[in-house]
Amino acid sequence: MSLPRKKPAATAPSTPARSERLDTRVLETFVGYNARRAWLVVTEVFAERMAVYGLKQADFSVLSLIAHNPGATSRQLCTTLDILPPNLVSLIAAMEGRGLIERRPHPHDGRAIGLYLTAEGEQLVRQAEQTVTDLEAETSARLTPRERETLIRLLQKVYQPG
Amino acid sequence: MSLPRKKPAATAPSTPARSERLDTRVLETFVGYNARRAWLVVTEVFAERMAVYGLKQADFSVLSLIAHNPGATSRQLCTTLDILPPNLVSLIAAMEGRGLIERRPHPHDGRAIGLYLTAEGEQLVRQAEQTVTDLEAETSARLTPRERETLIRLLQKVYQPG
DNA sequence: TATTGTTATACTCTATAACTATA
DNA sequence: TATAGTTATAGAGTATAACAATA
Repeated sequence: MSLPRKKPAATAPSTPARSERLDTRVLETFVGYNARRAWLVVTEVFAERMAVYGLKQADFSVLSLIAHNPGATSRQLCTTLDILPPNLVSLIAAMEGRGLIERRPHPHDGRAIGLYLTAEGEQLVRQAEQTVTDLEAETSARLTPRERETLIRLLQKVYQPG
Repeated sequence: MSLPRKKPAATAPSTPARSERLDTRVLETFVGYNARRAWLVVTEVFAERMAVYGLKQADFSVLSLIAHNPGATSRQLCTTLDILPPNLVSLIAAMEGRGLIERRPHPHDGRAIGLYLTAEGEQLVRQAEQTVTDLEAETSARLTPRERETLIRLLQKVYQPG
């Protein structure tokens, strides 16, 4: 049960701001501001939970994409995730060094290298995806399942073409 | 008019990924992934349009907050925007150097410094806020006004406490 | 000539430790 | 002792230019 909270006045204060919290009503009218704030909250929990796997956001996205797209190339990962090629090199090398992915020459293109998960990589991705699913449920606990679906659909409308 | 697009199969491909676009359906079930993708799109347009004012995202947020909270302190800005104090120093110095803000000693706390917009700062913020309002309308053009309101409300439910 | 992957490097953003002056 | 602001610095993330191998 929550007490009825008085709505703030519709005009900005003309006296020096003395309270702790500032008036953010204008910023809150922008999708960009709100998307970033929401992302910051989710990303913080994400970083905490994924630390046990030794995975950062980019690591998880890359491994998950390879899991569901075996044989994907670095170029495809870069295009899909908006990562610049030079910045993916060390990430891939680290994942390979940990024995999570394998690099096999592409059957039809001698320049390209197909990426595949190892058995260990498969297992780690499965655990990590479950962990992300769990933390997503927590961070969107204040949303109904229907609201969460709507939120995702509307976000996709913003960034997806056509 | 758009042609009916066939929905992709519900199973992941077991053959090497040969197509350009990868299967992102799993990542797209996460709020975090979608929020970041949407933010990336909005932020790119933001950077382009605000370049004419010489303002980056943090600059705009700070100036807008000061505009609507005259006398706000650095500490309040840091708390509100999740900026670390050391990272705000040069930003404030730059805005002051451009003659956009003034720093006046706080009336009741000798440690604190109240921040105020100059006349020039006021005018710039007014223009910048209008520009952001315009680009927000463009970047969320595929959303109805009602959908845009819903999107913002749901995002706030994710990051706002209580 | 264009593309894949790579190296080297620079720039921006964010984070930590320690200091000063006021409270 | 705690807080506001500052300095210096380190780390992470992101960017550009240029190269070798292949198409």
